[in-house]
Order: sequence, then structure tokens, then C-alpha cells
Amino acid sequence: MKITAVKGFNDILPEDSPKWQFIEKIARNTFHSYGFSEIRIPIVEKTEVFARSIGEATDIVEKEMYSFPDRNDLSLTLRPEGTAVVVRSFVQNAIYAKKPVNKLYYFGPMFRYERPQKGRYRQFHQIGAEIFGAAEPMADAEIMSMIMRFFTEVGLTGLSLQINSLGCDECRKVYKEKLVEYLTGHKENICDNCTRRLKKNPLRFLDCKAASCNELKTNAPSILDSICGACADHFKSVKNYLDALNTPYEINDQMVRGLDYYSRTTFEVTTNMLGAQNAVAAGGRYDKLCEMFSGPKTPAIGFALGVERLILLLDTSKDYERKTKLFIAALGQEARDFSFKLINQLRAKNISCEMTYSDNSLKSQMRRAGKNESQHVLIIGEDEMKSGSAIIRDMSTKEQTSFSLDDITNKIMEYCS
RNA sequence: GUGGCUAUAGUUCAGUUGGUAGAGCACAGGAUUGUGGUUCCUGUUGUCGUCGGUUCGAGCCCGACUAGCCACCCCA
Repeated sequence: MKITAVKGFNDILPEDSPKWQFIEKIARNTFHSYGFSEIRIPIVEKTEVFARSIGEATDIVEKEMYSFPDRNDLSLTLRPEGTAVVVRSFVQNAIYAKKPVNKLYYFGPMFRYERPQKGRYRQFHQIGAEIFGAAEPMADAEIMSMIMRFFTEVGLTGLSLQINSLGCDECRKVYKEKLVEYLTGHKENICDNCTRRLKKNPLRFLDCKAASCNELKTNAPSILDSICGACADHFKSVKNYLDALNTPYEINDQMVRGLDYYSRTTFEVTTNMLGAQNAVAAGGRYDKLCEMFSGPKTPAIGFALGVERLILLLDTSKDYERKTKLFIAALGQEARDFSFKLINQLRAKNISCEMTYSDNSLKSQMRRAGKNESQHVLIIGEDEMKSGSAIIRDMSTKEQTSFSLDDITNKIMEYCS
């Protein structure tokens, strides 16, 4: 029996890694232009980091965490998400004391023990960004606008930005009561699942997919009608600023988030191309989280996007790969020895080039060059070594020119640029 | 955790009523001694997911297990 990777843990193979690099690069560029800096955080944390922040009763904490005791019986957990870790670091390192507003982004693997399926894996990757120290709606609009800008830069269209407001603790409490009252009045029509949710997490009814529940939603009370004046004003300003930034959005008062720490603004970027996994990015405001980590009261907002899902949406026809520019086809020991040194000089000049390790036939070496999609092939055979010349072939036009081996490094640099 | 589908060469898949395996792609070599991506020829590759059962005989039938995919739940 061959040893295989752990279920839901995937290799990112050489043919796919250019896409990942492309996405990372665009993310870095875009986020930097909005004033964000990268923070690199650990993959393993003490379990309480997540248990406390995400919510004890959420599925993530209840049944999806990779938790294990270390050799000293301390409970550790492979991070299921990034925000809680960033907040822990923010408080621990007193980042709040450095600047009034701090903008951070991160990139890396997350772990959740779920049954894998399309667009969902046990190890998956997120790119996330957080703004600390800004309660103003301008921050909400800016970060949502940034993520949409990022998707545009990556080349994705047809995505929808859905926004909602969950209000503050007080308005949510009021709304929950209203919703429970409404649902209790229609007890016989709600699905089994929602009957269970009624006690545990009634808001979940709003994203139930059962037909009977869907009908009930039409007349269900909207959270947007229940939020207090201050929360309503905040939401209104967010919308105005989004308009000002020309960022289209849709209001979705049935959007609920899976993590407990959100308040006021929440948002999702959705696609209709991924079946059940329609959320490509999601986030929201979490004004209370820093305090939960014993830090100073610091309003914050952030999001995370799923890289695997993004890659599933990426244009497969586009070429993300960087090819080696030059292939050296060398025939015979003398030419090969010469080429081996030449290739070293060219690489030092930052020209990407390759040659074969064995003295294959010219046909075979040309085939290899074609496979590599090299732009040019430098042919040096026994004849060329004798005459002190080399042939360079442009692989797309098939034009070949010959030149002497004197000062060949500079000639190639000129030719290939 | 629940359900459906699948498991044969590196890969994609054929495999007829059960008689111990085949194709395309890929890879390697060649088609007037040294010129690629198209064409043609030749060649290499398999504990037919694992274990057990039925049978004279199992890739094919039955059972269990494992893995993968898809959906539910939930989520990025």
C-alpha cells in the first residue's frame, strides 16, 4: 500500500503553483496600495484562542477543529481561521500602541475537519486582511472595495458583493426574539433542522435551503428593520461610501455568518459557479474581539478569501506560468562542457535557461525545448565548436542566425531581451 | 456525522453471458549520419484499491474495509 496524503490535504503541483504565485502577487500589490502590511502568524495556537473567539457553540469549534494535546498536555489547535490569531498577536505584541490604525494581511493554510468536496478541503488556504482601530464606516467601505478591486485585478467577473448588518449585541437580541416569535407561530411549516435551530441558533433559519423554510422567509422579520439608530446610521454610511467608491453591492438581510464575533457590517463575495460552495470571500466587523483577548477596546473589520475556490474560478485558458527563456542544445562532450559553463554565466545575469543532463540526440533536445516552451534555442554541436560559432533559433518564427562564440554571453543577453 | 457514485498502466478510460488484460495521451527511440510543437512506425509500463466469500475458474458476482469524488450539514 502506497503512502498517501491525509484525507482532504492536497499537494499543489508544479503545473498549478504559478496560479498560486499569481494570486499572491496580485494580493500583495493590491493590499499594499491600500496601506496594508503583511503579518506572519503561527499555524498552531492554544485551543482557547479559537474556542473563546469563534463561539463555543459553532460547528467549527464543536466538531471541526484539529485539536490535540502536546507533550505537556497543553491543548493545541491547528488554526481553523486567521482572524482570531491576528487578534491574539495584535494584543500580545501591543500593535495598537504603534499606530492608531493598523492594517494587516496574512496568507496561509487553515484546517477544518470536514468531509471534503468540491471547493472544500481539510487543509485550505486563505488570504485575509484586517483593519484595527477604525470604527468609522469609511473603513468598512474601503476594505470591501479593496477585495472587489483584488478580484478585478485577478481577472474574475460575475462576482456579487452581498452586504448586511447584524447590528450590535442589543439590536441582535431584539431581533432574535422577534424571529423566534415568528418561527414559533409557524412551527408546523419549518423543517426539522430549523426546529432544532430555533433554540440553538435561530438566525441560521435565514440561510436554510429547505423549500418550506424558503417560503416562510418572505414574511419573516428583517434584521435591518430591527437594528438601532446608531447601527442603522452606520450601515447607511457604509452604503454611501461604497457608492462613492463605485463598488456595486447587493443588500442581503438574510446573510448570516458562521462565527460569533461579528457585529454590524457583514459581507460575502459570492459566485454561482461553485455549486454549494458559493462564498469566495467573507468577512465583517468585530468590534468586541480585542477586548475578549484582554486587549484595549479596538474596533476592527476584516475578511478572508478562499484561495482554492478562487483558483477554481480562475480562467484556465490564461497562461500563468513563467517559462525558461533559453534552451541550450549541446551535442558532444566538448560542446556540453562549454555549455555547462555558459549556462552558469547566463543564469548569473538573470537569464533563465536550461540544458539536458545527458547527451541526447538533437531531435530529442529540440523536443525538450519545445515542451519547455522556451523562446529560443542555442545550438552548439561539434561543428560549431570547431568553427567557434553557435546557432540561435527563434522557436516561434523558426529563424536561425549564426554568430561567433566570442563574447557570447552578451550577445545572448542582447538577443533574448 | 448522513446519503449517492466510483476504484483496471504515470494519466484518461475500454474490458462483451465469469475463462488470468487493452486503447488514447504521456514517456523513450526512429522515419537519408545534427533541428521541436502536426504526421507515421517501434518500444516500456499493471499484486485489475485491500481483505474475505461463491465458483473448476473472478477485473467481472456477493460481503466487509479503505480511499476518492459529489451532495447534505456547515463553511472560505
